[in-house]
Amino acid sequence: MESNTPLGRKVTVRDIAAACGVSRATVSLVLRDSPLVNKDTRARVEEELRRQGYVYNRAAANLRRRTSSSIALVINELANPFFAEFAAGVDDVVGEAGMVTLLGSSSESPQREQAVLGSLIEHGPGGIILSPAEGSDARQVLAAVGARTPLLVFNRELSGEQPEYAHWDSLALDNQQGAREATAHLIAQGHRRIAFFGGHGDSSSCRQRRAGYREAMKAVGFPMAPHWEVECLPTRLDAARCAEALFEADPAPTAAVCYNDAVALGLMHGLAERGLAPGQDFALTGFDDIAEAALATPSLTTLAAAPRARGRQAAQMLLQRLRDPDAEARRIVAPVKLVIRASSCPPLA
Amino acid sequence: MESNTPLGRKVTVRDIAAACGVSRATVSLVLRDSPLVNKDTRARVEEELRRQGYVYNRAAANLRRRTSSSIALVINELANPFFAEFAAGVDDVVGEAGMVTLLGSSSESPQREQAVLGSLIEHGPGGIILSPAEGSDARQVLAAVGARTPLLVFNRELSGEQPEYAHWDSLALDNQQGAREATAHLIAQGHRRIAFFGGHGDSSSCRQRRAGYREAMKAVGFPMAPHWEVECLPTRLDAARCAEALFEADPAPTAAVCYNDAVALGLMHGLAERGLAPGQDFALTGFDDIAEAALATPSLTTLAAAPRARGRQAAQMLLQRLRDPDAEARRIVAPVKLVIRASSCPPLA
DNA sequence: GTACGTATTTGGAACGATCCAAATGGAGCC
DNA sequence: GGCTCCATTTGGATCGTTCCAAATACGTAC
Repeated sequence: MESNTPLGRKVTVRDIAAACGVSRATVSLVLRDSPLVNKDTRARVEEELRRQGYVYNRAAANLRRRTSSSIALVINELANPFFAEFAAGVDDVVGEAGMVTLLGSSSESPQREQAVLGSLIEHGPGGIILSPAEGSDARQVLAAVGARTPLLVFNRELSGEQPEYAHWDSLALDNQQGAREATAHLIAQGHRRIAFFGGHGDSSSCRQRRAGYREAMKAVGFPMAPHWEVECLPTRLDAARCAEALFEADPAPTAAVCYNDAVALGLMHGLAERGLAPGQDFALTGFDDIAEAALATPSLTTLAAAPRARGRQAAQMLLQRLRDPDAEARRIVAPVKLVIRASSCPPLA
Repeated sequence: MESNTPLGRKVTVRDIAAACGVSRATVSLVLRDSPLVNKDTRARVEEELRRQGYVYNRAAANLRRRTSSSIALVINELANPFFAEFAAGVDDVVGEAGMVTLLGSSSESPQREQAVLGSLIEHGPGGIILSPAEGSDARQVLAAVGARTPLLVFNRELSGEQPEYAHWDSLALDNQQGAREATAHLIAQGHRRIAFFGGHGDSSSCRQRRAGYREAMKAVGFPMAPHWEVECLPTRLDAARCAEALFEADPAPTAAVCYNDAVALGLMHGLAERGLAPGQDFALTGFDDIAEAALATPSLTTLAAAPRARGRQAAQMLLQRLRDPDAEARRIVAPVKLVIRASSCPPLA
């Protein structure tokens, strides 16, 4: 604890070895808990390590051993609570494995993403977890990451041509299954005229969710009206503004599967302004299970993706890959869980 | 781009040098954009670097140069949007400076914090930004960080005895001024009976905010009733549960300064359950300006701390310290800004 | 006393980049 | 030719750790 060198040079194995009258190799063995070293020697060295306030230089060790003790994590938008939770989950597992997380944020810009990947890769991470920016191109990402570093892609697909030789692991959410379940749930509640509300048509998650909705409707043979599929920005404000579109033509829907929770909450607002009581006169579901969903009035039926658990899972997948670099690439689609609350009421009698 | 060594050894300066018929030193000069090297040589080397898909090994360079290219960031709770924003701000600036962020999360546990600091320090960061876990002890943190690595403490104070020899920079929020302003605003609206609601009494931020509240009340000579200071967990749920406590005795308050936004939103819920309309029958303010504050009904008057800007500022302070290690320690208290919205209505006539 | 086995320790050469002092090769001048 | 001057290049040592093959010490059995 007491620092004999308050501002002197950094303490190295050499200093410890000299002070104990042993060789550097012996100190190194002590540091790595080798059973080879004598009990007394070990005690003497350990005491000296403490006394001089030695800190291990992992970078030097990694250089020599050609190993890595870090994982790079590149997030499209860290400020988004969903991804913050995800990052926390990743860091949990990475930390448990005795490694550290190198963080990078791309702010949804493929250019920034390239720069960040380039910078992180120079630090020699053992692997990379990437939640791609929208529009991030597969070839470019692979060029930046290189063939040497395992890659795990989370949440979105990389766009553009997929080079066949390159294989990476991926972890995605089962958007389609989720939307299908939500739709089926509304159908089970007795609804027949169900809308799909909100989201941006081009994004892969929106396409997948809409596909799930259509699938569920087709499965029971219910017709769908064109004006039941409403696009809007994935924000509360725009969702509230677009609520009207549902009622522009007959027949009006009695329920809606919403793109996500933000949109659902916005729609609630829009409904209230039209004099409809959400959860009573009109049923709806969300997606994500954000903190607010449980607290809204009425509380929101939604699909929980458990971002922290996904983060842990992503990290585990990558660590697994480090252990077994030649295993087949894995593409895991994590199920999402329907959380039934008050907003998905039966239709009015 | 084309990788001649799809799974061969890592490409090093040595390989490039050999392929170009120059020495390692020359390649190294090219890598660092030295003006010493001949134009043609440079072109030849750069071409070869590209051809072989060379990636710079920054760890090796740092070892030799005794420099660092990373900043460690240890957050008490990364999943909290406030700190996620902060982290994003830090990473922005660190990235702009060509460095990378080493991430660690302590989950509000001083033990975890110790472990995380110990692990990160081994990677030789140039400096550390720490948002301490509640109850984190100054001596222990300093022991883990060592005297060699500059430390910047954000948001909270380290508890326990403060060793005089150790100096670190700090960046805090002006909790007291914020709460004082919020209280003064409610007073200006015409309220006389104002409560301070929520938060945990022991935490430094809660103490500071309460002090600001009391100060503002004393400044105008308004009396304060004991049951107007209600403690609760800083969560929505517990806040909703504790709302009653405000009305257990006479006289009941007509407004409340809340510990933070989560608590304020919870209190709104609790009020609604008692049949009181927040923003009409009862005024309240929050602290933090989380995304939801603007969207709640009624929209929430609160104190904006601009966490992303604080993150940028913290990183800048630390980078400044790296440039000038011997400068006086700086303790900056960042002002917070009162954002007036609908929840801080005047009292009923 | 020699040989052998076990337990422990060790010097030197890596890892991949950079620093440094010194070498190289012209061009220009006397 | 010999000289200096300049631009450019270079081998070897070094950063802090680990690997490796070999050395040392000490019983114990023959």
